[in-house]
Amino acid sequence: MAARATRLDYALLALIGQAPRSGYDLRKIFALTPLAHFSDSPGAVYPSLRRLERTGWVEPVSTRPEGGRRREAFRLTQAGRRALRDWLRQPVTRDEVVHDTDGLLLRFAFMGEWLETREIQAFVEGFVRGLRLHLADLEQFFSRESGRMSVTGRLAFESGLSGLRAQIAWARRAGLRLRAAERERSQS
Amino acid sequence: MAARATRLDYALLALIGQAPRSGYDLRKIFALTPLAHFSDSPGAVYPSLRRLERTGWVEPVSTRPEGGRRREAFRLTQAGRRALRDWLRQPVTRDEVVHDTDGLLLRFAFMGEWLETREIQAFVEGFVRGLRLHLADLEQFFSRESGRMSVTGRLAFESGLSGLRAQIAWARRAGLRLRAAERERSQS
DNA sequence: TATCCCATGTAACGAGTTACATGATTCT
DNA sequence: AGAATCATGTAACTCGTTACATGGGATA
Repeated sequence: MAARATRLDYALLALIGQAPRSGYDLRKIFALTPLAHFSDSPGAVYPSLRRLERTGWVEPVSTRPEGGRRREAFRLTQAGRRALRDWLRQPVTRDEVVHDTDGLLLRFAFMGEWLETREIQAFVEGFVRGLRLHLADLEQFFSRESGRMSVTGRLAFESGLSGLRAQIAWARRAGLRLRAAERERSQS
Repeated sequence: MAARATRLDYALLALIGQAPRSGYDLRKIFALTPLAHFSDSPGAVYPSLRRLERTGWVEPVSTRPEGGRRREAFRLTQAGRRALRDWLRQPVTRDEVVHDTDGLLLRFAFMGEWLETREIQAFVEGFVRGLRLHLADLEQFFSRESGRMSVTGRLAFESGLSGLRAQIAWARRAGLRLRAAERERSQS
């Protein structure tokens, strides 16, 4: 699996890493949380859980509360913790910055509980670097091609540009915030 | 098809609407344009073209240049033009704003050549309205739940918020720009 | 003539969607 | 007791991915 786990697989792995959860718990998170644009459909969640279990990254924690409802919760195994950490530690690639910022943000969201601040900062720096490169590419393309675009085409492209700039601004703020948090912690 | 055409189907339809294009043309657009995060894989493009042809939205324009390379270009049919316009005219739904802003931007990018400025402005207004509602929801969720999030979880959420705010700011600017363009046109 | 690139295709596979199925438990 | 809902699961289907196949025109 290690090489071919889905985004959903990793999302579930990370959520189970926060606390033991059942398929239903996970579905509720996706259904009630405005965050993550994952599907809460059972046809997606349960097969994904099965994959994780088959790979040995999660295992059922048999809480069979006397008289309670059926509930098949899972928790991380040793291998699961390692896989999760490995995933979170993956360096930021150019391709991800261009095609999968959501995936990067997903990883970032879960880093706090598993990585050291130093590693998280490195991630943010890599992210900023990638975003800047991508922005430069887009700006160059835009100045070269905008003349050939329709009004709305041009505007749509500008939407992408301003989104990217906002993302960069956010990432810089995030880096500062992490640094501040670290200083605070080391002084206490 | 009308009800179950893919995003890719519509993207190809819209691109063919700009000018007759072959599968290879379309693949090159996806491969060389930093825009649209569509795949240039033949396994995606050619089947999609086939679907469009079967539905009767596009038809081959047999340019068989004497001695030139093989090239199977397509152009829109009457039904294809209608389908494209219908798609572009779809009102902005809540669900799209939440789960598929990219799809909305895709539609917007192609509106210029097919809809009247008035319709485009209506779209933008609906978009802004949807974005504002969504932002309000997210902010409420955030103020309620941010205490329970990790540092990076909180930051990741804030990334979403600032992205949304940037999107709103862009949409407002776009609305103004369209209005200005219209005024200019009516005076000339 | 040999090789490279243009251009279209196909076959196997996997993941996610939709819709349905199945029990058990809580609520009225 | 009957209805609603909790909770897990499965089957059919479609799209997109990856990798391979083909065949002709350009280029050396």
